[in-house]
Order: sequence, then C-alpha cells, then structure tokens
Amino acid sequence: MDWWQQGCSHVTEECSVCQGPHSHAPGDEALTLPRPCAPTPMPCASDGDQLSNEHLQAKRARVESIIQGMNLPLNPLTCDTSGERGGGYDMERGRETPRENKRKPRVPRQQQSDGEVRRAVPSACSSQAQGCQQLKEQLHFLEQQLRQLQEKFFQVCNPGDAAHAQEGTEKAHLLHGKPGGRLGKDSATAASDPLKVHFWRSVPEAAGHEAPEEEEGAGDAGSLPSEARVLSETLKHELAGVTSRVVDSVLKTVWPKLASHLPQWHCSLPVLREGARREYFASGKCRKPLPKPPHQDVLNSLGGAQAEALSGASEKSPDSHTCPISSRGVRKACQVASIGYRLGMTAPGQDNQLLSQLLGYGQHGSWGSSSHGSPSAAERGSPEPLDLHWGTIKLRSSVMRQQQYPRPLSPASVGSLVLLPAARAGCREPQPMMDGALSLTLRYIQEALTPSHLKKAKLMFFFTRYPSSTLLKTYFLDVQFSRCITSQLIKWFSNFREFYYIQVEKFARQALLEGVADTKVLRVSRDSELFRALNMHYNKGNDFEVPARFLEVASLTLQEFFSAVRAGKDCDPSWKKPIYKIISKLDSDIPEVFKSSGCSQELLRS
DNA sequence: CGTACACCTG
DNA sequence: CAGGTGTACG
Repeated sequence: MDWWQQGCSHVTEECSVCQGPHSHAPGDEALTLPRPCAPTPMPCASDGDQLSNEHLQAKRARVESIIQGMNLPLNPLTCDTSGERGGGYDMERGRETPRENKRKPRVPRQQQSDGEVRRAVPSACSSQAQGCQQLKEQLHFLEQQLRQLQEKFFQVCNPGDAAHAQEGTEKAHLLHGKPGGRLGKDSATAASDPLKVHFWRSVPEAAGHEAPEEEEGAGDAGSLPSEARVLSETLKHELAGVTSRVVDSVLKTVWPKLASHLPQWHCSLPVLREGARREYFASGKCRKPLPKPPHQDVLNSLGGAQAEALSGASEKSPDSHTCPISSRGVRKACQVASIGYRLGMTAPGQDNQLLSQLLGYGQHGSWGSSSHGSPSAAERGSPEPLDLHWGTIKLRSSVMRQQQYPRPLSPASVGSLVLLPAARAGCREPQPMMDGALSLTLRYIQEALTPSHLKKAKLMFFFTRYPSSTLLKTYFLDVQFSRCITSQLIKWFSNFREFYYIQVEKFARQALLEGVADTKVLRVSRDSELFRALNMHYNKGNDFEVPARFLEVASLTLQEFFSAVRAGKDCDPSWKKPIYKIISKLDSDIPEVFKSSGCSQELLRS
C-alpha cells in the first residue's frame, strides 16, 4: 500500500559501523591472547579424549584471555572520542532562527523558551549514608557477580556442559535468524526451552534453572583434570583480585561525586550500546541483515563483556559513554554487548538493574521475572519495569548526559494524550525493587530511535511539517541526540512531507480532472479520501485525534496545488517551491504532552 | 565544510 | 522508510 517498500522500519542508524564485526568473536580483538583453536565443532561421541583435550586447551586460552582482558589497563576503548563526539551537537541549536532561504522557508516557530531545561535536581536528600548503603549493595552484588562468573566458568569446563553451551549457542543463532521474533515471544520461548534460556537469559538469571548447576559446577571443580584445576585456581585468584581492584577504583573515582551528587556515580560506567539495537533488529523490523549471531562461545563472550564492563567501570572518561557514532576501532568493545548473553547473576532485582547499567545491555526478556523466581511474570503481561516495555530500547542513565535532565515520566500527561491505553504505572520507574534513592538516579535515555519514536514523529507531523532540529530535541527528550539521530529525525519528517505533498498533489490533480472549478470547495474533511490516506499514514491505528488545524493546512495545501496545476505552473521544475514556502509557515505548536518521555513508550503500545 | 532540503530510488 | 544525489545556504 505504501509507496515505499514496506516492512523495514530501520530506525537505528547511527553506526552502520558496527555491523561487520558482529560476526566474529569480540574477544579476539579486545584481548591479546590468540585463541588456539577455532570454535570446535560438536564433538563426536567417539574421539572424546582428544577433543575434550582440545576443548580444555581452548577454554584455557579463553580464560587466560579473560584474565588478560581484565588486567588490561583501562584502555580507552569505550566508544569513540573522535571528532564527532556527542558534545558538539549543541552547536546546532543556535539555529533557532528560521532560515528563510529559498529552499526551505522556515517559519519562525518560536519555541517556548520555557522549554528550557528543567533539571531534575536530585533531591539533596541523597545523604552519604544512603549512598554508602547503596554502594555496599552494589559491591555485594559485584561480588556475587564474580562468583557467578567463576561458577559459570567451571561449568563450562565440564565437557558435558560445554557441549550444552554450544548447543545453546546454536539454538540462539536460530532464534536470531528468525525474523519477527518479538520480545515477548522470545522471552516466552526462552522460558519454555532450557537451552534457549541458557543462552538468552542472563546466566544466573534463570536462577531457578541454574541454581542446581551452580552447585554442580562448583562441586565438579574437584573432579577436573589437574590442568583444569590449576586453571580454575588461577582464575579464582585473578578474578578476586580484579574485582577488588575494580571496586576500589570505582569507589575512589566515584565516591567524591557521590557525596554531592549521588547519581553521578553512574557516569563513570560506560555503556555498551549494541544490545538494544540488536534487539530491534531481532524483531525483524530491519531490512538490513541482522547482525550475525555470536560465533564465539559463551565463555569468550562472558569474558569480553565482563572485561569490558570492568575496565570501563574503573576508567572514568566522562566521554566514554558518548559514542554516538562510528569509530570502528573502538567499537569492538561495544559489540561484545551485542551478543545476547548476559552475565549471570543471582542477586535479586536491584542488582539486575545495576548490571544492566554496568554492561549497558538492553534488557529484553525479563530479568525481573526470573529474579522473582516466577517465570510467569513476563507472560502474564505484567511487565516488570525493565522488561519488554523497555526492552527494545537502549537504556542509559541519563545522568550520564549532563545536558539531559532526568525527567520522571509523567503518566498523567501521557494519559491526557488521546491515545488508547491509559498510562501504565509500570513504566514509570525502572526499578521497583530498588530503594528509592537509587531508582531516582536511574533514568534512561535511548540512543537510537525506536518505532515508538517514529510513531510519535508521525503524530507530530500533524502539527509541524517543518520541525527544526531544536524543536525535535525538545520533543524527543528521551533520546540521546547525535548527529545521526538528528538527521534521521529530519529525514523522517522529510519523508513525511514527501508523502504528504505527493498525496495532496495527487488529489489536487484528481480534482482538476474531475472538473472542480471553485478552489473553495476543496476542503479536506475527516471523511475525505485525502484525509484517509494521510491519516492512514501518520496515524495508522487511528488512535490519535487529528487536530483540526491539520485539516486546514491540508485544505490549503490542496488548494495551492490545485491552483498551481490549474495555472499550468507545474511546467516549472520548481513550481512546488512556493507551495512549500506557504506550507512551511503553517506549523503550529505541538502539545506539551509530546514532550513527555513516557509518550513514546505509550505510543508504542497502541 | 556541514546542514537541511527536495527529489529519486530501492 | 533509508540511501544517494544535487542544491542552497552560512
């Protein structure tokens, strides 16, 4: 139906850069140790000895890699710092002045200066005591995390489990390849299939499933070949050491800030950005080839991710998080996150939250449900704060963006939108389990545009056909603007306009052919064909009440086209320009509700 | 040179 | 809807 090829909203964009590398093991680039063997094929039952030996070797190498990686000096690899760091974008905003060029006569749509940032000042209440308590919890969690990782490793050391793991990986590949897999479905499927669970969910996450394995894994350490034993001991040591170092480092770095500005401490945590995107792609909505599923084994990725997270945590480049785009070399670290794995964790909800922050994973599936020991949580459609609803989006602590301001979602305002479902309280806070102070510190800024943003943009088109980038920034507060994001949004509106003008012109010509004489009769009403076409495009679900003003604009556009064509102006190559100019002045203000960060989310649901 | 835009194309 | 291209600015 649509004039463009349907079926691929390609919402993200920012970095086509990371696509290639997805297919190979992230660990390889990030870590220095070479891997002795390529991922071994499934061992045949027969030559078990040899194979398991190789297996061990490989594993050992990987473990060493992990360790190596962890010890690596916090290399600056968090996404790029190349010239185009996010910081520069604000420069664009000076352009508030409408450019009255010929090309695009812009309407001086004065932005209510009120739109000025209202910083959500973290309540001064964040006392040190509180912060301390939180830190303690975090540390505790980290420890658990570490233990988990160790156990996981031992588990993998066990040949049986190794095969198991691989199998899981393969399954995962299939899952990845399956288009149209929606989050809900994925998590549901995962829940029903142990193997998938094994892969998709954070290791320990499936606390229910894995708990036994953990013990088993730990117990098996004794039965391991001496070689492996040594290895395990070494690993334990290293891990322990690394953890304490990291913890110390983090604390040292963060504590000062913490005292004055509690949320700040997340600033030093890098964000791996690929996860979300992969999620989105996985949903089958992108026409670009899905990023190749991970070809490395679980251990490797665990190591990579872990190392990255850790090193990143102690490195505290304020810019480290700002990698809107490209920078291939540095990207790898991020790519690690694109693999669907999650580090295991046994800790309850709050910790999941933390980890997600640490690793920057876009969480899909539902940690919440598993951490609650209730697999049905996700299925029964009572989304945990972090799950499905937020699943496809890239999460990030807005604190990391000094420019952005934490803005509590406003269900109230969302509700006032003429949208179908009422705002869900659930999406208001990311984390219920978390103690108040901490949860207050977590706000999420998406780094990529999502389908919900698209939808929102379309609705906004009813009000503005020529939004300035400034305006866009004002209305898409929940996205981290980068050059790419901005361009993409601009492009969207450009596409909207294109469609709009094409439609109007079509109907104008049609009217002409039908012998319409009086321009005045050309009115776009809610039941006119033209309106239907437009509404279908920008408001598919018809869940938004199109403002009357838009009808007027459409009418005027129609009339303009009509007269122009009738006057034979369409011979002039640029005969539309005058029309564009006129229309560009008809933008109206966009309702404040669209500023609500919850708005996008709500839109997605309808 | 970078941005924004229209136009064309897939 | 995204890419690509050519144009028109500042």
